[in-house]
Amino acid sequence: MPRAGLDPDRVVRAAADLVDDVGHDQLTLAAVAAHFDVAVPSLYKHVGGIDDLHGRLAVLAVEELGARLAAAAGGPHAGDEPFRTLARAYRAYAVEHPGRYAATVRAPGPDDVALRAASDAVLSTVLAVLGDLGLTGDDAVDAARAVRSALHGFVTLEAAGGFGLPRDVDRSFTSLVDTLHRGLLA
Amino acid sequence: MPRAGLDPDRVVRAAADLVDDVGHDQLTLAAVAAHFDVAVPSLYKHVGGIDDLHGRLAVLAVEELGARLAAAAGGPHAGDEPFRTLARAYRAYAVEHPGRYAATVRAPGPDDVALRAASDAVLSTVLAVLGDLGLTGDDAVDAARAVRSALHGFVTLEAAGGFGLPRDVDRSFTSLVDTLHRGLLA
DNA sequence: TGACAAGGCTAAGACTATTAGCCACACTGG
DNA sequence: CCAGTGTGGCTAATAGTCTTAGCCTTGTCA
Repeated sequence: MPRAGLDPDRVVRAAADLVDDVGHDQLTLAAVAAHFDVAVPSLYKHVGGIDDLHGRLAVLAVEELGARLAAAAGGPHAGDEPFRTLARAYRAYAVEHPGRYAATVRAPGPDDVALRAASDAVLSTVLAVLGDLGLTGDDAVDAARAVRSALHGFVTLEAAGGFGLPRDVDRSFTSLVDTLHRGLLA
Repeated sequence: MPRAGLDPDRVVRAAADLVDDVGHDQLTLAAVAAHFDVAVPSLYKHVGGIDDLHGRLAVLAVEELGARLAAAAGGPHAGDEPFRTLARAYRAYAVEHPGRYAATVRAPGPDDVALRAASDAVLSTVLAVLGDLGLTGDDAVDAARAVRSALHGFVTLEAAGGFGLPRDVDRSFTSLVDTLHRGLLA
């Protein structure tokens, strides 16, 4: 009975890779266990169950997304505004990691401090970019919600194949970001 | 062994009421069967299984949503623009029927003619409203995607409890609609 | 009235998650 | 260097999910 060398982090990372492959709703303990060539109940030594695994996955994904957004907002903008750079980074993460991205949509429980902290980091990056656009206070909160709604809606519908018409999706995204940008500045 | 008087429509409507109560991802054949006081396999005489039921539920929900939007776009606007009236109707449906609304996010399969028709009806209502704003052709398609993305993102995040800050959600929604409206007109 | 299709049922199999309890490995302290 | 102990695997068992197969009654229609 050799040890497989599991720990919570390895389990969560395996789950993240799995959901990117097969879809967020297809995450099963059986698939994760198979990946490590281990029996399913063994995973319970490292995570609390499927719900706990989903929760840890959400933290991982929101942290990764936050890091990508912070890098995009802080780094060089390739001749473009921070706002557009941020939006592109958001969509890029969702396209590269559809399963992880889907995991980010999860309300933090009352005592889920890790997820709440990761979400706050994302929010503060967005608010910083909006602040450079001159938005503060309640206006900035409204704007952050608008930006997150629009970006989230777009990438979700894109992932679900909800854009039926032949019109190029990249151009529609650019149009969305421009529309938002104009609306926020006016 | 008395007949329960089931038919596909009654099964789907029961499923719709159920998901509005317990959440879209909690739809089970067991719960639907229990509602009719019937054994689970009996449902297979009326629907093809859980996947088929999800598909039929999507059609029902998109049709209902389309009817609500068409009524809002065509009816009296209470002194407001059709665009805002449409947006409010969209959110109202999602708030009143969270489970049904979640079911609407489903890419129509290649031969899913019913869902495709229902989706087209929604799209044409949106395009009609955008046409009155002077948007046509590719611009209108981009605008329709932007509008659907923003509305879908907002109501999804609202339903998921993703708006942590205390700022009033109704006001944020109004702000989102105004921002979009300004951006589309500019 | 009799035949037949439709619509219920039970039984069974393959999945899923979860808990309980066992046992060997690997590390640590004396 | 060896004993003790805790960690991390395991098997077994339970409960829930969907699904198929096949039976049998009900209700309708010729």
